[in-house]
Amino acid sequence: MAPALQNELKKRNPFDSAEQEATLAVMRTSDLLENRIARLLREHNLTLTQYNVLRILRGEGKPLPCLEVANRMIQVAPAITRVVDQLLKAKLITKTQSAEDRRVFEIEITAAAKRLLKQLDAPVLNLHASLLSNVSETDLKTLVRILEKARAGISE
Amino acid sequence: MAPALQNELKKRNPFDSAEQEATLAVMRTSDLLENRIARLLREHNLTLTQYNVLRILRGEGKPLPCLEVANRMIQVAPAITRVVDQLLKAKLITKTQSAEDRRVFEIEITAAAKRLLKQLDAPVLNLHASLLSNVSETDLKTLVRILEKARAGISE
DNA sequence: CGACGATACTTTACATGTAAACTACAAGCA
DNA sequence: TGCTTGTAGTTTACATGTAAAGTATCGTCG
Repeated sequence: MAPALQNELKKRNPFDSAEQEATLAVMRTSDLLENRIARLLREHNLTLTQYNVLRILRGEGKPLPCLEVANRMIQVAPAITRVVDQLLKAKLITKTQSAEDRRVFEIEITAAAKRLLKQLDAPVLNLHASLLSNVSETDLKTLVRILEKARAGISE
Repeated sequence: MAPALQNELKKRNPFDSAEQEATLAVMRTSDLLENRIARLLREHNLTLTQYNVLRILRGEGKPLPCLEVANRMIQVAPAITRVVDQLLKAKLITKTQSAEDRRVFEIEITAAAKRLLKQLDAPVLNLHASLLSNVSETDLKTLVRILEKARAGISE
């Protein structure tokens, strides 16, 4: 790159670089999508995070350790502890201490939560479809491909 | 779409639809980007939100009403009130009640904040470039174009 | 068998986003 | 002039993300 050159530029474009523009576009679009999905879930008293935890548990079909859930959500442990507490309070999951390793607490989705998810499946799917109805199938594939490439370059 | 059909599907693909896959890809990538940028800013005791407010104020070059800043950040008012409080405490902005309309409070960036931003310009630009260094110029343009189309379809 | 390092969480402190209710001030209108 | 409506912000309550420190276990090495 040319930081030296850029420092000399007094007048800037709306975006300092194509990369910056793309980054902002991704973040902005993500925000909009999250807001819309969260709004749907809120009608059922669920937050996006809570919904994601339940989806993971349903997908697995069996109890999972807290941190395993955290890992799949790319989240840090403290966040999970609280979400688990709330889902417990709402009786959407159960939490039991593992007998083999007493450090581990396994959580499992309840029947009530499964019914709730099932009720949400179609609306969520439809919402996803409607949010991106402007984008062609080809563009969706391209989008996913480019974002994959981008993430590959964002190493931890 | 075919919600009826989808309800019958017992076994699902990793993704229920191309739209869902794309949505998750956008959100996931956004998260990664935000984390990396936030990490850089944290070294200078700034959060991404605070940085964005300062960038807006610098870009404008003159005092702006609180809500005007909020609008540009697509944020709700309460969030701005708190950020403004913190930036004030850090002496990075000033806040003065407007004489014409006493409901309005205008905020302006301080010289100290301008120095801080200037110091951050090159590192931020370089980080943006490095985060997306995996993506070609062509793909960046394509990405921006598709995301624009997507946002256009996500009407409020 | 007992100390030590690692692992699974939990707790606390802080910044932020959202919704809803509230205050202060402005503007238009009867 | 006085009332009603709208606007700019603030406050409060709640859920979440992050960092840092603390607790309970496990496993292992001496």
